[in-house]
Amino acid sequence: MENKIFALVDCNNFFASCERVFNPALKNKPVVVLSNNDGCVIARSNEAKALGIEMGAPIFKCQDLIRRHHVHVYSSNFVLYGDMSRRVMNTLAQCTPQMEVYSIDEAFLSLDGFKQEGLFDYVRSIRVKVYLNTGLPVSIGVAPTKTLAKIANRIAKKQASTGGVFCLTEEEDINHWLKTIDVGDVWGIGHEKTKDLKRHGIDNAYGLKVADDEWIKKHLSIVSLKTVWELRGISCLPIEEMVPDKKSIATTRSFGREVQTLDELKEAIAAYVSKAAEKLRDQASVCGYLQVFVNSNPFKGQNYYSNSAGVLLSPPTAYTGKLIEAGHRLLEGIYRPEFSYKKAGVFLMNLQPEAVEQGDLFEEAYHNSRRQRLMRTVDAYNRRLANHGGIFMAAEGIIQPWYMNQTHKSKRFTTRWDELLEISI
DNA sequence: TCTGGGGTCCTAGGACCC
DNA sequence: TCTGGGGTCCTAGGACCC
Repeated sequence: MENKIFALVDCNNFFASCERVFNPALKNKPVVVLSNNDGCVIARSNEAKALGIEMGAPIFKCQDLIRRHHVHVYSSNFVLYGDMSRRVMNTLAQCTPQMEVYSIDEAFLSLDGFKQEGLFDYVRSIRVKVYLNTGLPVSIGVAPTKTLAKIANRIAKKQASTGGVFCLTEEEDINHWLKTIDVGDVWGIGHEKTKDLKRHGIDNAYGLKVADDEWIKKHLSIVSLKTVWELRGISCLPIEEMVPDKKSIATTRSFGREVQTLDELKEAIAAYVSKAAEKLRDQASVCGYLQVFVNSNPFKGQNYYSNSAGVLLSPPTAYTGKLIEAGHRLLEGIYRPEFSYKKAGVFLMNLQPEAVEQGDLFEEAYHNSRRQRLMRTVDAYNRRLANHGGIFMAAEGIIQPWYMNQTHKSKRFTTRWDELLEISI
């Protein structure tokens, strides 16, 4: 049997690097990108990491470091990052017959059948190609399983001497490196499992590799057993080329400021439902269960309120108007005027393909209805024009005073004619 | 003043049934 | 005193990932 070879390509500090592509002055400077609502740090350039700015740290706790070291701060710009991701993935798709887009900044490539001699050079050429096409630096780890490729990638990223590419293929080599990897840094081993493993004397990835199968199955799970086998070089997780339909869709956001009135909450719920319904129609599904939640600020410590409510939708639908109506009814049931609200969200669940939906005795099905045609027209228009809002439901509001804070947002350089990069000479 | 968002899968436990 | 056993299905919550 032919040996399997996986490459994991991972963009370095992806969001921060995207900002850098369009602003060369950021080169070698500390850069951080914030979560929605400018809340936490979700990406850091190496320089920012070196300053001790932690991943996930609330920005107000780093204010001092940021001022002192002139850290460049950006609000998240997912339109830009999404488009840059698409460019990276398009480049990678040219480098292998089989790949899996694993996340916005990561992809697994199958390099089965490659001869050992040319492998390293080929992988290096992929790295160069991505950089030339997009301006983004990536690290690439190569190994006989996905889990080991993740580890090889980590080594490529941490050890400058690797030049961003690391192959982990020889058994002896693998064992040597696994001993240097904390067990909690193994893909699939999270915080809780790490504690459990360390209590039983398994501290590094090598310890996990040689652990007893029965013990792992009993104390962790069948999923972790696959992880262990993968560390042994037995591939259990294949490349998943097909992107399966989502089973649930969520849109949840914190507000830019506290919200008190039912009217404002209704606007927000309408806007979130609208966004979620768009994702729903993107995969040609209808939704059979809608859930809405609100909560006050959990960090205030006192007077916390959180509640949710859901409703079955019959027949299932993807019509924004109907979903908003249902969302508003749910909201009215859980709204309490004596609280102020910091966050709200909607979940679409019980999703199914629109074409096979079940009929309902009293109401017209969504599929092939006039409402479906209306939504298709709106979606097509918004996709093409995508300028300044497009078509939206009046219920979403226009001013949207509750909208999240994005004080440091860069332009959508790659997707908007009016936000193209300008260069002065 | 200021603390993200969006997913999947697994498991434990309750309800229910025979 | 002594009070079965096993199966399925559903749900909520946990754990993990990026």
